[in-house]
Amino acid sequence: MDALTIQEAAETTGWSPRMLRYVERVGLVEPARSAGGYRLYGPAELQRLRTLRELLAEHEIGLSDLAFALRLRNEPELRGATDGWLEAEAERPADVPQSDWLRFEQVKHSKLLAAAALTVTP
Amino acid sequence: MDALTIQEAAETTGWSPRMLRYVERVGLVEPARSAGGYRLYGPAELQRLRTLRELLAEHEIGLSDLAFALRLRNEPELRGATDGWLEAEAERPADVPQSDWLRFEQVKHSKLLAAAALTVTP
DNA sequence: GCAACCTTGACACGACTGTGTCAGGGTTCC
DNA sequence: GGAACCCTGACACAGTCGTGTCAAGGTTGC
Repeated sequence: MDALTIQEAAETTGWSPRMLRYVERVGLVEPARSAGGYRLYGPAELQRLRTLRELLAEHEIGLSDLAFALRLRNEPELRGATDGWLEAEAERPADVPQSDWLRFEQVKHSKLLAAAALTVTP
Repeated sequence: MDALTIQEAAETTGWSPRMLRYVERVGLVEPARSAGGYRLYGPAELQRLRTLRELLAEHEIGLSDLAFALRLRNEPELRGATDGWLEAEAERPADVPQSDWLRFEQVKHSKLLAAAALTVTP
């Protein structure tokens, strides 16, 4: 077995077991489970946890920020809306509320994401 | 004068004056100032404030989430790092840690942003 | 020149983030 | 079959987010 239990994973990644459960809860690193329900961390998860630590430390961000970035990536509608709002900086008076190139970007992203199994449009 | 004071702006946008100051503080809508220091909200800011309300209400997000999206847009380095981390989902074992198409996306975004006056690379 | 507005700064407060610890109960594996 | 681990759920606690309110003082505009 090259899958570690939560405590072992904690030791080799620098997170606490408590935090590994929390990181899982916010949807950033979700390990497999044993038949009995134990978390099993494989090499991929361990790497992911290490780089996650670096990412949070180097830039001044939190887990919830990453969680939001993840939502942006999984919800094209949200992605388009926020991108659109941020894009529409001051210079756009009232004339062209939400026009072509904006929707263009939006559609582009939707297509990129569509290629990866979605769960939108109820 | 077609610029409103904070109270007037509050009335026509649905925010409270307190919140308008807060929204400014997190960097999302920054009105001009009068000689004496009063905030002056023009049509562009008013529109922006209204669409901001809709954006927050429709999707389940907060001002801090938008503030983070704004950081992503202003800091290409941060953008690349988070995108990279999120992109590298499980299926990538250890072989190709952070490879071409990823950096491709990253560079593409950097270029898009470079066209809009940056303050990076110290 | 003064009423009506604005400014910043502070205290307050519930909700959530990030983190620890502890309790009661199930799993692993030698 | 028992020691050593794991699970979930809860309480706790400092820090931040989103909001309100109030105080002391400056600006606007008739």
